[in-house]
Amino acid sequence: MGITERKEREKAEMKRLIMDAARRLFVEQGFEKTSIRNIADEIEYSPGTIYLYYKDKSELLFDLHQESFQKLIEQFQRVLNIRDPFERLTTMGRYYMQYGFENPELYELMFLMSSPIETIECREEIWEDGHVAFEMLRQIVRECIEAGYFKIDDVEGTSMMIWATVHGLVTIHLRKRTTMFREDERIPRLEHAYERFVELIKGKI
Amino acid sequence: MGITERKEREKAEMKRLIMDAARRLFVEQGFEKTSIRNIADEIEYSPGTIYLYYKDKSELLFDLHQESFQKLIEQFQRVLNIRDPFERLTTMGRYYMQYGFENPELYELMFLMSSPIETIECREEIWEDGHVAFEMLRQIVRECIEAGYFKIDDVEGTSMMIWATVHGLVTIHLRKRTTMFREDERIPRLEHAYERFVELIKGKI
DNA sequence: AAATAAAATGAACGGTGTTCAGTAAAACAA
DNA sequence: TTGTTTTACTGAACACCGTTCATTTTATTT
Repeated sequence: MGITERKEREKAEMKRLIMDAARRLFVEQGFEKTSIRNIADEIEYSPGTIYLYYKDKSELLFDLHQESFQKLIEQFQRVLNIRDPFERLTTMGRYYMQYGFENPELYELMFLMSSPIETIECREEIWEDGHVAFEMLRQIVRECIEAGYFKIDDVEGTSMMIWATVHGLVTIHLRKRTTMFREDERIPRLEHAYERFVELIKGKI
Repeated sequence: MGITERKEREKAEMKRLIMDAARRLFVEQGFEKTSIRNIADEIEYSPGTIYLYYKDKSELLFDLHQESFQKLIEQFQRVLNIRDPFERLTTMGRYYMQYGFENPELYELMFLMSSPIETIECREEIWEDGHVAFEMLRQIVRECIEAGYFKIDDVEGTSMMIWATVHGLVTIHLRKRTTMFREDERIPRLEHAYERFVELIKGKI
């Protein structure tokens, strides 16, 4: 049945076409300002067509959501060859922040948007990649404890706290709550705060 | 000129009427789902009337923004009678998180929404209250350093890091990125992570 | 009481996400 | 090849949104 195969392939290609256009527009001009009609224009199809491939706008966002987590996980994997677990942990944090600063719209989608979540509450599998990423953090924290870097055996609480800190720093920047600093000093200040955090947990947790 | 006075009073009352309705609806059903028409219905006026008192939806949000910061600052003031600066600092953090958990929509407006910011970039005074709140944090950190709790003299970096952590914890919850935990365990887990953070900075910074 | 000024209206504009009857193209059956 | 069925696509229409503005209602002044 070569025909059904081709059909499937074409369907996948169309989804990709839509997703690529959506990503381009989202990254360029943000989620709020990108409409289904914009995406339809971009790929030279009618708005209705998009609904033949995606149930609604949320589902479209979710494909991007997943893709974005894959990208973050890729970044995290760059860290796996670092021997020392503490060094590995802190570098991971730096990559996390870098990812957020460099891909604001994707970070928004992954950690800041509420709309995709609401529609999807039933589909728990959506968080699989998110959980994978968090498990990577937990694993490293575990190793730090085993290696004696952290004195208290609390993987869960420590991981959560570390995530909250880097996430907080990224979010403060993405939502432009840094007006107390000069524009060109904002990211450096946040990076500095992170280094303060690293010093803090260094051998003292 | 009793009449102009009354007019002014009436204008202020009308603004208050609109704001109260807006707050009620926002807190009840969120910002996204509250439209100008909803607010107009609630106060039994036509949609156009609202635009006689508020330039646009952003300006309405900003009045609420300011009010919400006042409320947070009030919470912070409850802490001022605590003698020990470290105890004062950590209690402030607890109040901050509590405020976020109990007033999700207001917290959203203060720290998470992007729409009000964009429209207002010119009006720097909007951040005055935000800066006041942050300055309260800085002041306490300063006192902690003076009292010898923190060894490194870096008010800015330390304050930023502390804010980022509590803000991160609140945000993770508000944006429902805690699906790895059972529903009734989510807030306790975040509070636990905060206590881990407190232990971390206790005499070790 | 008439003229003027202020306040409130609600239809209209251009936008949004989404649906669906209708059309065009492709696949299948004869 | 022709006719029929299945599939793909269209674009007008629906109900909403924030916002504007000519018009009407209400209040104040002359």
